[in-house]
Amino acid sequence: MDKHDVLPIGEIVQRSGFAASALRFYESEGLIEAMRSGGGQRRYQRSVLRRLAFIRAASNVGLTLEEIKDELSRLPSNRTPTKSDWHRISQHWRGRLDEQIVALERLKTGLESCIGCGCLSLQRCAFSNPGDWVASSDSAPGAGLLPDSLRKPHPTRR
Amino acid sequence: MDKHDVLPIGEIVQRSGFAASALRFYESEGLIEAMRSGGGQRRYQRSVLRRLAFIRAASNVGLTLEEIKDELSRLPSNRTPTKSDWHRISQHWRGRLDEQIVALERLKTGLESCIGCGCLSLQRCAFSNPGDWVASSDSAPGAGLLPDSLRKPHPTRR
DNA sequence: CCTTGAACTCAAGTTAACTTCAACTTGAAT
DNA sequence: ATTCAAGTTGAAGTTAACTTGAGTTCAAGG
Repeated sequence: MDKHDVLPIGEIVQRSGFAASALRFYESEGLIEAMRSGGGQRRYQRSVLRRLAFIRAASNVGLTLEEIKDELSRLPSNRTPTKSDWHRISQHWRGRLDEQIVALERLKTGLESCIGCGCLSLQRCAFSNPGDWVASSDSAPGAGLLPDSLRKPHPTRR
Repeated sequence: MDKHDVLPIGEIVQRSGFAASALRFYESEGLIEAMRSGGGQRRYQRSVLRRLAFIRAASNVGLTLEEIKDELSRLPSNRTPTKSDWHRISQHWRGRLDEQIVALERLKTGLESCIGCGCLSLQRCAFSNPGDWVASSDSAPGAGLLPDSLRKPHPTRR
Protein backbone atom coordinates (compact mmCIF):
# COMPACT_ATOMS: atom_id res chain seq x y z
CA MET A 1 0.00 0.00 0.00
CA ASP A 2 2.13 2.76 -1.30
CA LYS A 3 1.87 3.16 -5.02
CA HIS A 4 -1.84 3.66 -4.92
CA ASP A 5 -1.98 5.91 -1.91
CA VAL A 6 -0.74 8.96 -3.75
CA LEU A 7 -1.85 10.41 -7.02
CA PRO A 8 0.07 12.45 -9.58
CA ILE A 9 -1.32 15.78 -10.63
CA GLY A 10 -2.74 14.48 -13.89
CA GLU A 11 -4.91 12.07 -12.00
CA ILE A 12 -6.21 14.84 -9.78
CA VAL A 13 -6.93 16.94 -12.83
CA GLN A 14 -9.02 14.10 -14.24
CA ARG A 15 -10.89 13.33 -11.08
CA SER A 16 -11.48 16.86 -9.84
CA GLY A 17 -12.03 18.72 -13.05
CA PHE A 18 -9.65 21.49 -12.00
CA ALA A 19 -6.80 22.47 -14.30
CA ALA A 20 -3.28 21.65 -13.19
CA SER A 21 -2.52 25.34 -13.08
CA ALA A 22 -5.41 25.85 -10.71
CA LEU A 23 -4.14 23.08 -8.46
CA ARG A 24 -0.70 24.66 -8.30
CA PHE A 25 -2.33 27.99 -7.62
CA TYR A 26 -4.45 26.58 -4.79
CA GLU A 27 -1.36 25.04 -3.31
CA SER A 28 0.48 28.34 -3.47
CA GLU A 29 -2.45 29.93 -1.67
CA GLY A 30 -2.43 27.29 1.02
CA LEU A 31 -5.77 25.73 0.15
CA ILE A 32 -4.37 22.31 -0.55
CA GLU A 33 -1.15 20.44 0.10
CA ALA A 34 1.03 18.08 -1.84
CA MET A 35 3.99 15.84 -1.17
CA ARG A 36 6.79 15.53 -3.67
CA SER A 37 8.25 12.62 -5.57
CA GLY A 38 12.02 12.08 -5.64
CA GLY A 39 12.26 14.29 -8.70
CA GLY A 40 10.10 17.04 -7.29
CA GLN A 41 6.78 16.22 -8.87
CA ARG A 42 3.59 16.63 -6.87
CA ARG A 43 2.03 13.61 -5.26
CA TYR A 44 -1.40 14.11 -3.73
CA GLN A 45 -3.17 12.22 -1.03
CA ARG A 46 -6.57 10.97 -1.92
CA SER A 47 -8.14 13.32 0.64
CA VAL A 48 -7.26 16.28 -1.52
CA LEU A 49 -10.13 15.27 -3.78
CA ARG A 50 -12.60 15.85 -1.01
CA ARG A 51 -11.01 19.18 -0.31
CA LEU A 52 -11.29 20.12 -3.94
CA ALA A 53 -14.93 19.12 -4.01
CA PHE A 54 -15.44 21.40 -1.06
CA ILE A 55 -13.66 24.20 -2.83
CA ARG A 56 -15.77 23.86 -5.90
CA ALA A 57 -19.00 23.74 -3.96
CA ALA A 58 -18.08 26.75 -1.86
CA SER A 59 -17.02 28.65 -4.90
CA ASN A 60 -20.34 27.86 -6.54
CA VAL A 61 -22.04 29.40 -3.54
CA GLY A 62 -20.03 32.51 -4.23
CA LEU A 63 -17.37 32.43 -1.54
CA THR A 64 -13.98 33.94 -2.32
CA LEU A 65 -10.91 31.77 -2.09
CA GLU A 66 -10.00 33.71 1.00
CA GLU A 67 -13.25 32.75 2.65
CA ILE A 68 -12.95 29.19 1.48
CA LYS A 69 -9.51 29.00 2.99
CA ASP A 70 -10.97 30.16 6.27
CA GLU A 71 -13.73 27.61 6.22
CA LEU A 72 -11.32 24.86 5.34
CA SER A 73 -9.14 25.78 8.26
CA ARG A 74 -12.11 25.79 10.57
CA LEU A 75 -13.01 22.28 9.56
CA PRO A 76 -11.59 20.43 12.60
CA SER A 77 -8.08 19.70 11.40
CA ASN A 78 -7.84 17.37 8.56
CA ARG A 79 -10.27 14.72 9.62
CA THR A 80 -13.25 13.89 7.48
CA PRO A 81 -16.00 16.36 8.33
CA THR A 82 -18.73 14.93 10.50
CA LYS A 83 -22.34 15.29 9.66
CA SER A 84 -22.64 18.15 12.12
CA ASP A 85 -19.68 20.02 10.60
CA TRP A 86 -21.36 19.71 7.30
CA HIS A 87 -24.68 20.80 8.71
CA ARG A 88 -23.23 23.94 10.23
CA ILE A 89 -21.51 24.86 7.02
CA SER A 90 -24.50 24.20 4.85
CA GLN A 91 -26.59 26.47 7.03
CA HIS A 92 -24.08 29.21 6.43
CA TRP A 93 -24.13 28.68 2.68
CA ARG A 94 -27.87 28.48 2.62
CA GLY A 95 -27.94 31.90 4.21
CA ARG A 96 -25.73 33.26 1.50
CA LEU A 97 -27.85 31.86 -1.23
CA ASP A 98 -31.02 33.14 0.40
CA GLU A 99 -29.60 36.64 0.58
CA GLN A 100 -28.70 36.57 -3.05
CA ILE A 101 -32.09 35.28 -4.06
CA VAL A 102 -33.85 37.93 -2.04
CA ALA A 103 -31.73 40.66 -3.59
CA LEU A 104 -32.53 39.48 -7.07
CA GLU A 105 -36.20 39.29 -6.30
CA ARG A 106 -36.21 42.76 -4.91
CA LEU A 107 -34.63 43.90 -8.12
CA LYS A 108 -37.21 42.09 -10.18
CA THR A 109 -40.03 43.65 -8.23
CA GLY A 110 -38.54 47.06 -8.76
CA LEU A 111 -38.31 46.31 -12.43
CA GLU A 112 -41.93 45.29 -12.58
CA SER A 113 -43.11 48.40 -10.83
CA CYS A 114 -41.14 50.41 -13.36
CA ILE A 115 -42.86 48.93 -16.37
CA GLY A 116 -45.97 50.86 -15.57
CA CYS A 117 -44.34 54.19 -15.00
CA GLY A 118 -41.94 54.04 -17.95
CA CYS A 119 -39.65 56.09 -15.86
CA LEU A 120 -35.93 55.71 -15.43
CA SER A 121 -36.25 59.39 -14.86
CA LEU A 122 -33.81 59.17 -12.00
CA GLN A 123 -36.37 61.11 -10.00
CA ARG A 124 -37.84 58.41 -7.86
CA CYS A 125 -37.32 55.12 -9.61
CA ALA A 126 -36.12 52.72 -6.96
CA PHE A 127 -34.67 50.49 -9.60
CA SER A 128 -32.17 52.92 -10.89
CA ASN A 129 -31.47 54.83 -7.73
CA PRO A 130 -27.84 55.05 -6.76
CA GLY A 131 -26.97 53.81 -3.29
CA ASP A 132 -26.96 57.09 -1.42
CA TRP A 133 -30.37 58.18 -2.61
CA VAL A 134 -31.76 54.93 -1.41
CA ALA A 135 -29.92 55.21 1.87
CA SER A 136 -31.23 58.69 2.50
CA SER A 137 -34.91 57.86 2.84
CA ASP A 138 -34.76 54.82 4.97
CA SER A 139 -38.10 53.19 4.35
CA ALA A 140 -38.10 53.92 0.64
CA PRO A 141 -40.12 51.71 -1.68
CA GLY A 142 -37.37 49.81 -3.44
CA ALA A 143 -34.75 50.34 -0.77
CA GLY A 144 -31.64 48.25 -0.52
CA LEU A 145 -30.85 47.26 -4.09
CA LEU A 146 -27.97 44.96 -4.77
CA PRO A 147 -25.79 43.91 -1.87
CA ASP A 148 -22.05 43.92 -2.40
CA SER A 149 -22.20 40.18 -2.74
CA LEU A 150 -24.06 40.38 -6.01
CA ARG A 151 -21.92 41.66 -8.77
CA LYS A 152 -20.81 40.36 -12.10
CA PRO A 153 -19.26 37.03 -12.99
CA HIS A 154 -15.58 36.69 -13.32
CA PRO A 155 -14.65 36.21 -16.97
CA THR A 156 -11.81 33.75 -16.51
CA ARG A 157 -13.98 30.96 -15.21
CA ARG A 158 -14.57 28.15 -17.71
CA MET B 1 -32.05 78.98 -22.23
CA ASP B 2 -28.43 78.18 -22.57
CA LYS B 3 -26.68 78.30 -19.30
CA HIS B 4 -28.99 75.79 -17.73
CA ASP B 5 -29.20 73.43 -20.64
CA VAL B 6 -25.81 71.92 -20.05
CA LEU B 7 -24.28 70.63 -16.88
CA PRO B 8 -20.65 70.42 -15.81
CA ILE B 9 -19.28 67.08 -14.73
CA GLY B 10 -19.54 67.87 -11.04
CA GLU B 11 -23.23 68.34 -11.38
CA ILE B 12 -23.60 65.01 -13.12
CA VAL B 13 -21.55 63.38 -10.41
CA GLN B 14 -23.94 64.77 -7.82
CA ARG B 15 -27.09 63.86 -9.62
CA SER B 16 -26.10 60.46 -10.95
CA GLY B 17 -23.99 59.14 -8.14
CA PHE B 18 -21.27 58.03 -10.54
CA ALA B 19 -17.70 59.16 -9.96
CA ALA B 20 -16.21 61.60 -12.44
CA SER B 21 -13.68 58.99 -13.41
CA ALA B 22 -16.49 56.59 -14.24
CA LEU B 23 -18.16 59.21 -16.40
CA ARG B 24 -14.97 59.80 -18.35
CA PHE B 25 -14.55 56.08 -18.67
CA TYR B 26 -18.09 55.62 -19.98
CA GLU B 27 -17.47 58.36 -22.47
CA SER B 28 -14.28 56.72 -23.66
CA GLU B 29 -16.25 53.53 -24.13
CA GLY B 30 -18.93 55.29 -26.10
CA LEU B 31 -21.72 54.84 -23.60
CA ILE B 32 -22.34 58.52 -23.12
CA GLU B 33 -21.43 61.72 -24.90
CA ALA B 34 -20.35 65.17 -23.85
CA MET B 35 -19.88 68.51 -25.48
CA ARG B 36 -16.98 70.73 -24.55
CA SER B 37 -16.72 74.21 -23.15
CA GLY B 38 -14.38 76.72 -24.76
CA GLY B 39 -11.57 75.54 -22.54
CA GLY B 40 -12.19 71.86 -23.13
CA GLN B 41 -14.22 70.97 -20.09
CA ARG B 42 -17.10 68.54 -20.43
CA ARG B 43 -20.62 69.90 -20.67
CA TYR B 44 -23.39 67.35 -20.50
CA GLN B 45 -26.90 67.49 -21.80
CA ARG B 46 -29.57 66.77 -19.29
CA SER B 47 -30.50 63.59 -21.15
CA VAL B 48 -27.27 61.99 -20.09
CA LEU B 49 -28.79 61.58 -16.66
CA ARG B 50 -31.46 59.32 -18.03
CA ARG B 51 -28.80 57.36 -19.86
CA LEU B 52 -26.83 56.99 -16.68
CA ALA B 53 -29.88 55.81 -14.80
CA PHE B 54 -30.31 53.21 -17.48
CA ILE B 55 -26.69 52.18 -17.15
CA ARG B 56 -26.97 51.77 -13.44
CA ALA B 57 -30.16 49.78 -13.64
CA ALA B 58 -28.79 47.50 -16.34
CA SER B 59 -25.62 47.02 -14.44
CA ASN B 60 -27.62 46.07 -11.37
CA VAL B 61 -29.31 43.41 -13.42
CA GLY B 62 -25.88 42.08 -14.21
CA LEU B 63 -25.27 43.20 -17.76
CA THR B 64 -21.74 43.95 -18.85
CA LEU B 65 -20.91 47.41 -20.14
CA GLU B 66 -20.60 45.86 -23.56
CA GLU B 67 -24.15 44.58 -23.39
CA ILE B 68 -25.38 47.83 -21.98
CA LYS B 69 -23.78 49.66 -24.84
CA ASP B 70 -25.62 47.40 -27.24
CA GLU B 71 -28.95 47.96 -25.58
CA LEU B 72 -28.40 51.68 -25.50
CA SER B 73 -27.68 51.69 -29.19
CA ARG B 74 -30.78 49.67 -29.91
CA LEU B 75 -32.91 52.21 -28.11
CA PRO B 76 -34.26 54.01 -31.21
CA SER B 77 -31.65 56.69 -31.62
CA ASN B 78 -31.50 59.13 -28.87
CA ARG B 79 -35.14 59.84 -28.34
CA THR B 80 -36.74 59.25 -24.98
CA PRO B 81 -37.65 55.58 -24.78
CA THR B 82 -41.35 54.92 -25.25
CA LYS B 83 -43.28 52.73 -22.92
CA SER B 84 -43.00 49.85 -25.36
CA ASP B 85 -39.23 50.20 -25.63
CA TRP B 86 -39.08 50.03 -21.94
CA HIS B 87 -41.41 47.09 -21.80
CA ARG B 88 -39.34 45.08 -24.26
CA ILE B 89 -36.18 45.79 -22.34
CA SER B 90 -37.66 45.02 -18.99
CA GLN B 91 -38.84 41.67 -20.29
CA HIS B 92 -35.29 40.91 -21.27
CA TRP B 93 -33.94 41.90 -17.91
CA ARG B 94 -36.63 39.99 -16.12
CA GLY B 95 -35.49 36.91 -17.99
CA ARG B 96 -31.96 37.43 -16.80
CA LEU B 97 -33.00 37.83 -13.23
CA ASP B 98 -35.21 34.77 -13.41
CA GLU B 99 -32.36 32.68 -14.74
CA GLN B 100 -30.14 33.79 -11.94
CA ILE B 101 -32.77 33.10 -9.33
CA VAL B 102 -33.42 29.64 -10.71
CA ALA B 103 -29.73 28.84 -10.72
CA LEU B 104 -29.37 29.87 -7.11
CA GLU B 105 -32.38 27.88 -6.10
CA ARG B 106 -31.10 24.81 -7.84
CA LEU B 107 -27.91 25.23 -5.91
CA LYS B 108 -29.79 25.59 -2.65
CA THR B 109 -31.77 22.47 -3.31
CA GLY B 110 -28.62 20.58 -4.04
CA LEU B 111 -27.21 21.83 -0.81
CA GLU B 112 -30.23 20.69 1.12
CA SER B 113 -30.15 17.24 -0.36
CA CYS B 114 -26.52 17.05 0.67
CA ILE B 115 -27.17 17.71 4.32
CA GLY B 116 -28.66 14.27 4.70
CA CYS B 117 -25.91 12.40 2.96
CA GLY B 118 -23.00 14.30 4.52
CA CYS B 119 -21.21 13.66 1.32
CA LEU B 120 -18.98 15.94 -0.66
CA SER B 121 -17.51 12.61 -1.53
CA LEU B 122 -17.14 13.72 -5.10
CA GLN B 123 -18.77 10.44 -6.02
CA ARG B 124 -22.22 11.58 -6.86
CA CYS B 125 -22.91 14.82 -5.06
CA ALA B 126 -24.58 17.08 -7.58
CA PHE B 127 -23.60 20.08 -5.55
CA SER B 128 -19.90 19.69 -5.91
CA ASN B 129 -19.79 18.03 -9.27
CA PRO B 130 -17.57 19.68 -11.81
CA GLY B 131 -19.23 20.72 -15.05
CA ASP B 132 -18.33 17.76 -17.21
CA TRP B 133 -19.63 15.20 -14.77
CA VAL B 134 -22.90 17.01 -14.71
CA ALA B 135 -22.93 17.34 -18.47
CA SER B 136 -22.25 13.66 -18.97
CA SER B 137 -25.44 12.32 -17.45
CA ASP B 138 -27.97 14.62 -18.93
CA SER B 139 -30.95 14.17 -16.67
CA ALA B 140 -28.89 14.06 -13.51
CA PRO B 141 -30.51 15.12 -10.25
CA GLY B 142 -28.76 18.40 -9.60
CA ALA B 143 -27.81 18.99 -13.22
CA GLY B 144 -26.81 22.35 -14.57
CA LEU B 145 -25.21 24.10 -11.62
CA LEU B 146 -24.18 27.70 -11.96
CA PRO B 147 -24.52 29.36 -15.34
CA ASP B 148 -21.66 31.54 -16.52
CA SER B 149 -23.70 34.54 -15.61
CA LEU B 150 -23.42 33.84 -11.92
CA ARG B 151 -19.99 34.43 -10.61
CA LYS B 152 -18.44 36.58 -7.94
CA PRO B 153 -18.83 40.30 -7.37
CA HIS B 154 -16.27 42.65 -8.68
CA PRO B 155 -14.26 44.15 -5.83
CA THR B 156 -13.76 47.63 -7.26
CA ARG B 157 -17.38 48.63 -7.03
CA ARG B 158 -18.31 51.27 -4.41
C1' DC C 1 19.54 4.12 -23.86
C1' DC C 2 16.04 6.85 -25.89
C1' DT C 3 12.00 8.91 -26.59
C1' DT C 4 7.93 11.25 -25.06
C1' DG C 5 4.33 12.73 -22.57
C1' DA C 6 3.74 14.59 -18.12
C1' DA C 7 5.43 17.87 -14.81
C1' DC C 8 8.21 21.71 -12.94
C1' DT C 9 9.14 26.92 -12.00
C1' DC C 10 8.59 31.73 -12.28
C1' DA C 11 7.22 35.73 -14.42
C1' DA C 12 3.91 37.89 -16.95
C1' DG C 13 -0.68 38.14 -19.04
C1' DT C 14 -5.95 38.15 -18.83
C1' DT C 15 -10.61 40.34 -17.89
C1' DA C 16 -13.96 43.94 -16.35
C1' DA C 17 -14.76 48.11 -14.67
C1' DC C 18 -12.99 51.50 -12.92
C1' DT C 19 -9.58 54.39 -9.84
C1' DT C 20 -5.36 56.79 -8.93
C1' DC C 21 -1.67 59.77 -10.00
C1' DA C 22 1.07 63.48 -11.73
C1' DA C 23 1.24 67.47 -13.86
C1' DC C 24 -1.12 70.95 -15.67
C1' DT C 25 -5.41 74.23 -17.16
C1' DT C 26 -10.15 76.50 -16.49
C1' DG C 27 -13.36 79.40 -14.92
C1' DA C 28 -16.17 81.65 -11.43
C1' DA C 29 -15.84 84.60 -7.65
C1' DT C 30 -13.59 88.15 -5.03
C1' DA D 1 -5.83 90.55 -11.03
C1' DT D 2 -5.82 86.73 -8.12
C1' DT D 3 -7.13 82.65 -6.33
C1' DC D 4 -8.31 78.05 -5.93
C1' DA D 5 -11.86 74.62 -6.37
C1' DA D 6 -12.99 72.00 -10.22
C1' DG D 7 -11.61 70.06 -14.51
C1' DT D 8 -8.29 67.88 -18.05
C1' DT D 9 -5.17 64.01 -19.98
C1' DG D 10 -2.77 59.68 -20.45
C1' DA D 11 -0.62 56.12 -18.34
C1' DA D 12 -0.50 52.97 -14.87
C1' DG D 13 -2.58 50.53 -10.94
C1' DT D 14 -6.28 47.51 -8.66
C1' DT D 15 -8.71 43.00 -7.70
C1' DA D 16 -9.73 37.96 -8.05
C1' DA D 17 -8.70 33.82 -9.80
C1' DC D 18 -6.41 31.77 -12.67
C1' DT D 19 -3.94 30.90 -17.42
C1' DT D 20 -0.10 31.19 -20.59
C1' DG D 21 4.53 30.78 -22.01
C1' DA D 22 9.33 29.78 -22.00
C1' DG D 23 12.68 26.97 -20.88
C1' DT D 24 13.87 22.69 -18.46
C1' DT D 25 13.40 18.14 -16.09
C1' DC D 26 11.02 13.63 -14.85
C1' DA D 27 9.62 9.00 -15.42
C1' DA D 28 7.94 5.05 -17.64
C1' DG D 29 7.73 2.08 -21.73
C1' DG D 30 10.15 -0.10 -25.51
